[in-house]
Amino acid sequence: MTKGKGRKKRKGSAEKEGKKKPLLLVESPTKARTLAQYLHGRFVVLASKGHIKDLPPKELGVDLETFEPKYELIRGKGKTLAFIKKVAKESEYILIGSDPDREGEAIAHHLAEELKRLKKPIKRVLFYEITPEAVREAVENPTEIDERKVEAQKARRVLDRLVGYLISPILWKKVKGWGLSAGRVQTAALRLIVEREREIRAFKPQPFWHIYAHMEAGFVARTVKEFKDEGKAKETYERLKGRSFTVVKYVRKEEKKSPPPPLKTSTLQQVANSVLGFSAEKTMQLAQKLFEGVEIDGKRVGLITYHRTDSTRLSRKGINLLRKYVKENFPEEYLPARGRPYGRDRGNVQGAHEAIRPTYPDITPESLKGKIDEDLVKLYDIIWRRAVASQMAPLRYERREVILEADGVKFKAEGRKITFDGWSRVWPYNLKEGEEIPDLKEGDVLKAEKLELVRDETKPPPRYTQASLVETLEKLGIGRPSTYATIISTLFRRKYIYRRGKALAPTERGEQVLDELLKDFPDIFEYDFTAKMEEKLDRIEEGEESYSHLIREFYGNLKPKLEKAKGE
DNA sequence: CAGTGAGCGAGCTTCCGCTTGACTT
Repeated sequence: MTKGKGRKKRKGSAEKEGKKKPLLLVESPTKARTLAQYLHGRFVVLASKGHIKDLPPKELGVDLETFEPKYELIRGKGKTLAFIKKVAKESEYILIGSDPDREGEAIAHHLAEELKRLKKPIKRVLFYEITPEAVREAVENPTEIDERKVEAQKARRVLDRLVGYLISPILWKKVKGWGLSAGRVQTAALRLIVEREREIRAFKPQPFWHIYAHMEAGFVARTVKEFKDEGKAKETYERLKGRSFTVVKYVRKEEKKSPPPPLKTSTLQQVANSVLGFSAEKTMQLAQKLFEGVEIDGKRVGLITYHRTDSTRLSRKGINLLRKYVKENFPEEYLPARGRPYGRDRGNVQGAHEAIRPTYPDITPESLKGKIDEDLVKLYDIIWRRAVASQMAPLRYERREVILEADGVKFKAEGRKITFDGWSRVWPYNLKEGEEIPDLKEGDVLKAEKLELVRDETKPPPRYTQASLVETLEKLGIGRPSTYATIISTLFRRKYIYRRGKALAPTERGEQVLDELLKDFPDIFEYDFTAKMEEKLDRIEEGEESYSHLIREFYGNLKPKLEKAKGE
């Protein structure tokens, strides 16, 4: 499907004029289409469709003496590359605009490697934002490929390969079962699930008691302190029957709450999982379709920005479109004085991708109903709502808190009353209002209609859901937006975990595998291993550390552990 | 002599991260 319609004709005419168009390479075909449009045909824009080279799948592919990796053309990428080469031959020069991050730099390097024999000038361009101005500017200011970033990617790749391909075979010997696997990411994820399950198993619920006072004034207050002892609780309960309650503290306060930021990959998967019940995998499949575009009234429209992103940043263009929508569709007070860019607080922008938002907020979820698949509408709906809400006025509420005292025992009630719905008009999820508390003042004396003694008990931590697992992995810096969904699928495929209602629990096999791995390789599957690795990769990018030193050190530590494990 | 079946040995699994599309459910 990469055969460009009409390209032959255009190429022919370019040759006749004696002018050759330069070639611009990017990762995604959809991005290529957009860029071609922004550049008004000055460039031929083609997509590599991700990495083109990788380690061979059927062997280690790393020389354990020199640690040089064997990067090979990925099977199935031949056609894509052949087409790129063919067009490159006809080009004046080549610009490589893969994503401005570590993996993108490696893609650029690999493309350059494959194209260098054509003897065309090859330059690197960095798109930090996909807008006509930013793109034109970037194209006018090409740079060189950053070989330090390429080295850092190589270190990441080789380290993952060594962990995966040297440790997995040990499981094949020690644990019965076919196709068992270990990895820096999957094993850390498995560890979270197993350790949580063991916490739950070891948990002993502790009972405690509260007294609830149902007030005649129409609200319910609860003892501030909990009773650990049933006798004491009952005694207090009996003693307080019929007593009057004095208001000792009464607080009324106007508070504001800003909207939640627009979605990124991790939060999209979380919200889709908890609100819509979609798996991470399903969510990404649907998002891919929304990104590539759907047929609406005979026209193909890309409905959302890129869906694999770790940023909640909104571009100027995005903010303007969203604000325009709010302005035209809501009363004046719903539009804040200025736009909120989000995600810019982290200093220099490290990736190009912005938050996931509708490309055209005017296309409402409502207007899509019946025209595209129902699940697509549902997913678009949450993306659209979160983005629109992110540019709306704060929610305002009045918080009321009352503390009562009866015979030396304190009771408390708390309530929020929304006075202006603001952004929650569009994003109405997870709003708690609580008790409705009447107007009171300190010193007021109230009566209780009835007292209630309620037994409760401490609860074990909850099992991870797909949503909370992704949230935790992201917090720990383990895995990337493009892999969150696959991590979970892998654990299922290996039968390390199973679905227990909406939650995830380890199988016996999963626990056994984890125990073996932690016994032999405790440090590699620590939760902060990835964070430490990232620091070292950063040092490579800064030129303060070398690829071979890092890998040599890592393997030097791994090798004796492998031998010990094999010997058992 | 042809057909059957027990017994043996060899070969097989795997990582993470970037992307789509070809494939099956």
